[in-house]
Amino acid sequence: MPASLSAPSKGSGRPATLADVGRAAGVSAMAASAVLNRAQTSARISSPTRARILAAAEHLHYRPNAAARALAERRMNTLGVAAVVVGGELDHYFLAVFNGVLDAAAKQGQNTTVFALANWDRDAVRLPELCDGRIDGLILIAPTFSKVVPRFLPEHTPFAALHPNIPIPGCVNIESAEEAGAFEMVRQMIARGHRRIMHISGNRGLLGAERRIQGYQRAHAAAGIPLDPALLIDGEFSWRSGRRVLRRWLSQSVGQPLPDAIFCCCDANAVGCLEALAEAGIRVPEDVSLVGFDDTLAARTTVPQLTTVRQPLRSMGVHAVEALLAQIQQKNGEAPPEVRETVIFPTETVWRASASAPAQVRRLVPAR
Amino acid sequence: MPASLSAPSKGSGRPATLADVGRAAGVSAMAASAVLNRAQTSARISSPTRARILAAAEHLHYRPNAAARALAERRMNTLGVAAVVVGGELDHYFLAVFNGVLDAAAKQGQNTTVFALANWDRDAVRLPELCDGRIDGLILIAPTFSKVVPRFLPEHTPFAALHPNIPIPGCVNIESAEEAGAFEMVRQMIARGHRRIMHISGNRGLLGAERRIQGYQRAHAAAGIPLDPALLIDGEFSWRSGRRVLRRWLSQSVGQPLPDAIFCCCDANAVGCLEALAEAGIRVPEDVSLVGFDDTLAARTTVPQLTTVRQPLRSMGVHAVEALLAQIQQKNGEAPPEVRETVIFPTETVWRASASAPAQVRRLVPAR
DNA sequence: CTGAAAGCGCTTACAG
DNA sequence: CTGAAAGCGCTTACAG
Repeated sequence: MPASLSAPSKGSGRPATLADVGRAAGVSAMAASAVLNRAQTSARISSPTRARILAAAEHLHYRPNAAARALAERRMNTLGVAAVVVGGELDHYFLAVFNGVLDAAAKQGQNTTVFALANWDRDAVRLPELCDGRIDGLILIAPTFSKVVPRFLPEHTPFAALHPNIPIPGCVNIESAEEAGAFEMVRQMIARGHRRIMHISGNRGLLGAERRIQGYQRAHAAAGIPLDPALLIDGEFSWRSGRRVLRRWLSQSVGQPLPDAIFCCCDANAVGCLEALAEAGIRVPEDVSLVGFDDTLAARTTVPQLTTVRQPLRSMGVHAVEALLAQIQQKNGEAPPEVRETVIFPTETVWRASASAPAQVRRLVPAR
Repeated sequence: MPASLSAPSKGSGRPATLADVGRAAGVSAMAASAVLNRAQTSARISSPTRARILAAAEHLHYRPNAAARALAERRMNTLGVAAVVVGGELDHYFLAVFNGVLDAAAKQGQNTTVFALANWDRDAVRLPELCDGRIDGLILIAPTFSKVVPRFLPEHTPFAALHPNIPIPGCVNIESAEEAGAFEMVRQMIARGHRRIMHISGNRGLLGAERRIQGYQRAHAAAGIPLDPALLIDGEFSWRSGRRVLRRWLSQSVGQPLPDAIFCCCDANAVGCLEALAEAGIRVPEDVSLVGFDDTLAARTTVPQLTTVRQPLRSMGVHAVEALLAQIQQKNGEAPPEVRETVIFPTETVWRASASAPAQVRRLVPAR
């Protein structure tokens, strides 16, 4: 006998079925099913019979076949997560949400399968293929459809959207108070004496980017501080963008005053800025304060650590699973219909070392 | 008509089946199957019939049912990934490997489902439950069984182990040249003038931790440099451990010389050290150099970026998928048997800003 | 308390 | 070139 690892159960080369167990125990496959897989009808079987069935199942290493069960029950007990993989890499944002999804799904006895897309608009056509059978529900993580394409979305599979670019009708949209978060952060920065606050935006046109810009602008208006339009800089939600945009700005602004602070669209972007600043010999927070958005793991692994607007990403992932499961149960008639179309999670400011009271205005000197 | 999103195909409340398509096209379900799902037998159907079937499928929004297909084909086209979630959080190591797995699986038309375990020894009993039906193969990510428990491992499902603590017989073990990587890094550090090199180890007893320690020791021996045993400190493969261990060392070593450099068991650990050093006002790399291991996303998103020993984690994930698929095809008789039990990936040193030539020896001053 | 039957939606031989 | 039948392994009524 070679490796016992790959040895078949008991001579036969295939996994044992309920019929095998029933045969071994001298009962029908149905009786075996009642004992082994369904608690409800299990009571019907007498104690001695039940013991024989359990012993036979143990002996044959019986495992229920998930595909057969799914076919009969019309339920896979699996949730799908669709996300776009930028540059072939999942990021901190995904990791935070996914942790919540995984945890909540496991607690509810659900498996989680991940669908990595390259582009929302182009790959949306693949979404329906992934549904109907393989998963019971789908979570779209930060979908950015250029236009809503309802016919591309699954018909018989409930879904939930986390941070959708456009609220999607017919599903639970999970959002966070981004405008309020940006407003509150900038308000506090102003209260601490910052006046020239640069904002490096997310991808223009995306809901999340625009909301953060609005909060940034509203905080200035509320404080009666005029906003220099040159301080609002178009960027993207990525590390690479933060570095590129700030490098360019620094190289084009020699002799100009530095802003008091830089408020980035997300932590990843702020990390990129941190690198550009370090290259230029500009200290954080002594020369300029730096603020992120998200409070992902990245915010705690920089030196200095990032002051940021915290979004409860993990909790949002947990909620996505719960909302989805509620929809699934409702669809199966197991729960009364009650779908809240949009849920908004609160944000909060988290102050860490990267931001402080503003420094004296410094002028940029020519690099190296 | 409310949301067209959740509207049933054509009046009926359930997804269309092959029988529905066949009926609509005036052919059998089998003919529809031939045209829609199997390229091989598809040629048998005449062109006009095929067109009618395709039109009917389009009209009814037909999607093959994955569970039914899996039951008939004995193949789910899904790969499982099992990993331990430390403290409720997946880490950068997982993220890097998972990126490779996801990418390779998608290219091969395979889905990926994630099983998050709390503890390898305790949850190993759950592994077989996850197999036989639901997935075709299982990848164990950094499994740390205190002892090999073959009977707990799946019988009819091929699996692969990435960075196993104990090489597991009967499956592909995917490792990296950890000892050589640690040796080479420490050798280069010594060549650059570092003499007092602290090592914060991974969890003692784990293969990866011991191999890195061995490389660290061998590099000293090769250079003829005596190794101060006080510089080898027991730690764990985590962010939290790095911070805790170094905080304690710093508080207990007031008046002692700082080491020239700290070589951490992994990037996460180094990130924790970075935080402890920042708290103590110790600059990296001016006062002490800091070196990690892995080259995860964390190594590039710290400031300063980490010098580290790169393991090709993404490629290892890709390889795990390919090795698994080869095993699956072989099991199904689609490929000749050829299993390499162990594959070792090379490591390489990556120099970034966190390590430089050693500073003058500095003595610790009392904290704050 | 237990079993024979039908069905979930697909595929794979086997007939015509 | 096309169809009727059997089977994948389970569950859910329906009989006894």
